[in-house]
Amino acid sequence: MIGVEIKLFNTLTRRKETYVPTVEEKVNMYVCGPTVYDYFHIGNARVFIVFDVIRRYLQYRGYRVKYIQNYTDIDDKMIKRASEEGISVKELAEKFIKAYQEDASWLGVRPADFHPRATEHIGDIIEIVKKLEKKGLAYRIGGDVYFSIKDFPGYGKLSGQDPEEREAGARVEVDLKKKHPMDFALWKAAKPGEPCWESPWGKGRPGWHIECSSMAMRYLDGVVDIHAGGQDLIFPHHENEIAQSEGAYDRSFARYWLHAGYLNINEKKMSKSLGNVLTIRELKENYSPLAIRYFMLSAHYRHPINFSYSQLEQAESAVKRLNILVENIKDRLQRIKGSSEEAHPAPEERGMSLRVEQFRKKFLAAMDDDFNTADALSVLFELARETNIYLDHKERQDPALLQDILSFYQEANEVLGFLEQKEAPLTTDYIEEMIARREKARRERDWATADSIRDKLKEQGVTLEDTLQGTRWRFS
RNA sequence: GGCGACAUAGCCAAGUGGUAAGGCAGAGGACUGCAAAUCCUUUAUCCCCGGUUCGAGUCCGGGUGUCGCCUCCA
Repeated sequence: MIGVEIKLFNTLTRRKETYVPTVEEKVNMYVCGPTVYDYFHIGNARVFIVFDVIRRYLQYRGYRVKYIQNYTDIDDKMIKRASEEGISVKELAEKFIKAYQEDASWLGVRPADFHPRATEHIGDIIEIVKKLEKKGLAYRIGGDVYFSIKDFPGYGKLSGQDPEEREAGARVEVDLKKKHPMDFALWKAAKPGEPCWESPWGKGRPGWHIECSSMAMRYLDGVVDIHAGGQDLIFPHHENEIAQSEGAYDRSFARYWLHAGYLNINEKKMSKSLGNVLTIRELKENYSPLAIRYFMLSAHYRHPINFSYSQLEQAESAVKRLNILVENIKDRLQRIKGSSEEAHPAPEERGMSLRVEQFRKKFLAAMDDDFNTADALSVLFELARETNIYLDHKERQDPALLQDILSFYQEANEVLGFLEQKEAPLTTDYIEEMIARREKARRERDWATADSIRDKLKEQGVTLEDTLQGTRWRFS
């Protein structure tokens, strides 16, 4: 046992529960990935970022996480888009899988352990459908196979949808051939020209929900500890996954269901019809991935958040504050190293070391409690203030303490990902040389020269700041 | 019609019984040759009405408002 107690909100029970592993220290996690028919939008990005962070946190807490995220590379949308573009479904998939990888990586979303594709698991899918048919949970209409929800007693348990109640809402045109309006396709007969596979029901392709059932079970050895996705997948997608999987195998499909809230624009959900869909590609030009991550993590993952450019700009400033702090700590440590201060370090700051320990605990407590990233971030800012005071208002600092603070930020970054990896535009020697020249000018009160050196470096991507311990610099 | 979420300062937002974290923006001040960075000060009848309690943003009841799902959707 690793002695960690993480609470998470389970959509299935509608309660916060303590995470209890099935196998010691392991988490099998499946997150519904993109249908690769287009660039992904910022709503998708929220889901990817949020569960990336949850995954990283579980790892940080000592769990061995197996993380699966699929690509849905065959469905109605894929077929439609491919024909619009005049390319094959396969070409379409390749194009947008590549785009996904680029955009996700830009956002700092780490690759899953496996990214299985629906089209590579047709055999598994057919097996499940056969099983369901054998057990009387599925029926054929022509070359289509449907799942019969009335024959599966638990239907609706995830979403709280009562199949009997649903007539009242009747917004769909009912396919009269189906036994129940909520019955859904497991297998669809191919129309001419569509991609298809041989099956016991003739040529066809999988329905929408079945690929996740089959890939989750295959890659996670039948034990899905955490199954996650966006809120709108609760119904029907995840409800149907449960029905298919539990119907076929008579055992619980997934233990904890996690759902990320919506990302809205102007208080409305993004949708094609409102024309307010914004892709990550469109943001790449003007915003940093760090700001986007920060924005996504600044509210609780289950709450709806409202996107705006001004929010993103606020996030940009906030993230910058933390980055500057970390750079400054590093700079100070660098200065102490090899100097006389190293041999005779500043006195230990006992009180402050204790504070760092408390901040660390607070950070963990926030994250343990259903991944409260907003609260966790606030801890980083509280410590930032104290550290700035320590750095700016004392002449000497205890390197051990600075290192402790730095480590804490690096650990937090390992989970949340808010620190920038900067490419050095200039060599250290050159910068130090310029700083020395500026110092000389300053001593001679030649402000014009001093300022022109500083301006020049600024142009070249280096920011200079004068402190008690001399001039520090950082890549800006 | 059924199910659900949310309502906290100018903006964003955390906080599930003990008189309100944090970020951004604004104002004033400190530091600085200037700047940058930073620090300090400053801004909340926690949507409304009842109730429970010694005590409620936090629990209960009733309103009002906003949004979402029930159809493809992250």
